[in-house]
Amino acid sequence: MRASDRAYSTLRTDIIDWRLAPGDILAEVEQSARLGVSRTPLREALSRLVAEGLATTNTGRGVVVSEISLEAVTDLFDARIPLECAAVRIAARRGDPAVFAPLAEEFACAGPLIDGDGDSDGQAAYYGLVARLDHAIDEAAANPYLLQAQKPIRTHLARVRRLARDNPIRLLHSAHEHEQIARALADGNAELAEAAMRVHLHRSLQHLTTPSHAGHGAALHP
Amino acid sequence: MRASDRAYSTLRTDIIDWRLAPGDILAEVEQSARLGVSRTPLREALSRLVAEGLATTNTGRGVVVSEISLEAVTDLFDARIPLECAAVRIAARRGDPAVFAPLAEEFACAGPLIDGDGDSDGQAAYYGLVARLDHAIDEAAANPYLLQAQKPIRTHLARVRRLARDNPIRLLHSAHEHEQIARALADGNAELAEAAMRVHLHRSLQHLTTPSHAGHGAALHP
DNA sequence: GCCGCGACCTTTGTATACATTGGATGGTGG
DNA sequence: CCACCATCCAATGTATACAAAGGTCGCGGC
Repeated sequence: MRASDRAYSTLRTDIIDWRLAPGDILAEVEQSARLGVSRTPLREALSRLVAEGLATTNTGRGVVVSEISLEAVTDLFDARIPLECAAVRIAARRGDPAVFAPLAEEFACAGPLIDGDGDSDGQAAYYGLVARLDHAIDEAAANPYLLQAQKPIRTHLARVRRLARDNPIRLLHSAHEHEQIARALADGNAELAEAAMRVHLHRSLQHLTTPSHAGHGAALHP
Repeated sequence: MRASDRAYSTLRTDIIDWRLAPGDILAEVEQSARLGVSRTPLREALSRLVAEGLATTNTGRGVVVSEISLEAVTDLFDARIPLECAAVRIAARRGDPAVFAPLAEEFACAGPLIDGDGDSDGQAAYYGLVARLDHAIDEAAANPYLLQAQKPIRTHLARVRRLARDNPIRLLHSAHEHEQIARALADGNAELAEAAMRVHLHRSLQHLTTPSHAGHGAALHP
C-alpha cells in the first residue's frame, strides 16, 4: 500500500472517530511526523480529505478538520433521503430478487443478535448486516453517479453517528425497518421499497435528533 | 493564484470542453510540461480531478480521462432529479421571494434573447441567467451537503451537454420551464416548484436522449 | 512460429531542499 | 495608551532528485 493511502485512511478514521475534533489544525510537518510519511504523500491525503469534505483549507493556516454537529444532521438527511430513496427505487427495478430475500430473512432473525449477552459483538454483526444491504442496493442500482453523490453524505453521517449511540430498542426497530426494505426489494416493488426506506430514514433522523442522546461529546472536549 | 489551481482549472476545462477526450492519458511529465508547472502541483490537480470523477487512476498507467457518453445521461439524471427536486423544495420553504420574482420576470422576457440576431451572444446571456437561478436556489437551500452531492453531477452534466447542442426551440421551452420554477419559488410554493423542476428535468433529459442530436462528436475523434 | 522469461526503460511514488506567503509580535509614532 | 507598520518566523507552495514498480520489447527456448 502506498504511503499516501496509509496517511489518508489513518487521518480519515481519526476524524470519523473524533480523535481529531472539528477545528483541529492538520499541520503538514506535524502530521507527516506523526504518521511517519513525508510531506508529499501527506499533502495528497489532505487534499483527498478536503475533497471529501472532512477538512477545509484555511488560506495560510493549512487545513483544519471541518465542523460538524448534531445540528447539521437535519441538513444531512435533507440530502440523504432523496438519494437513498432514488437508489432503492432503481434497485427495486433493476435488482435481482434472489439477493434481497436472504437479507430480509437475516433481518427478521436479527433480534437475538442485537440484545444478546455479547453486546458489542452482536451490534457489530448487525452493523455489518446493514452494510451488506446497503452494498447490495448500490450494486443493484448500478449507478456510479448516484454512488458518487452518496459517498460524501455517508462519510459525514458516519461522523455524526458517533455523537449519538444507538440503543438496543432503536436497533430492534431499525432491523424491522430494514427487513421491510429488503422484502420490498425482493418483491421488486419500487414504490413500497421507497416508502419503507423513507420510513426508516425518518425514524433514524428522529432518533438522532432526540435530545436524550446528546451530551456525551463533552468527554471528547475536556 | 497557485500553480496547482491553474493546472486544475485548465485541465478541468479541457476535459469538459472535450479537448481532452475520454481515454486520454494524463501523463505527469507531459502535462506538467504543457501547463508550465512542476509535477508536484500537477499531481494535486490530478488528484482533484480524480476526486471529482473527471479522471480515474489506472494502476501503473497513470490517470486517464474518465469515460462518458450520451448513454450515461439517463444514469446522470437518475441522480440529478431527486437532488434538484429536493433543493428546490427546500429553497421554496427557506428562500426569500424577493430574489426569485425578478428572475421569473427575466425568464419571461428571455425570448428575444435566445433567437435574436447575435446568436451565440444571446445564448451565452441566457445560460448566464440559468446559472443565476441555479445559484439563487443553492443560496436559498443553504445546505452544504446537498450542494456537495450536486457538484460532481453538475460537472458530468456540463461534459455531456457538449455532445448535444441546444437548439433555439428547446431553449425557448427551457426558458418557459425555468420561469415556472422561479414563479413557484417566488410564491414559496414548494410542491409546485418541485413539480415544475421535475417537468423541466424530464424535458431536458428527453431532449438530450433524442437521437437527432448525436453524431457531431465524430469530429472530435478523427 | 509461438510462448515465456528477463532486462531495460518509462512512469509514478517519495523525499528533501528551496522559495514565498501570511501571520504574529514588537516597536514606534501619534 | 492605542494603533499602525515593519520585521521576523513559521508554515505552506514549488521544484527537483532519487527510488521503486510496472510495462514493453526483445531474445531464447520449445
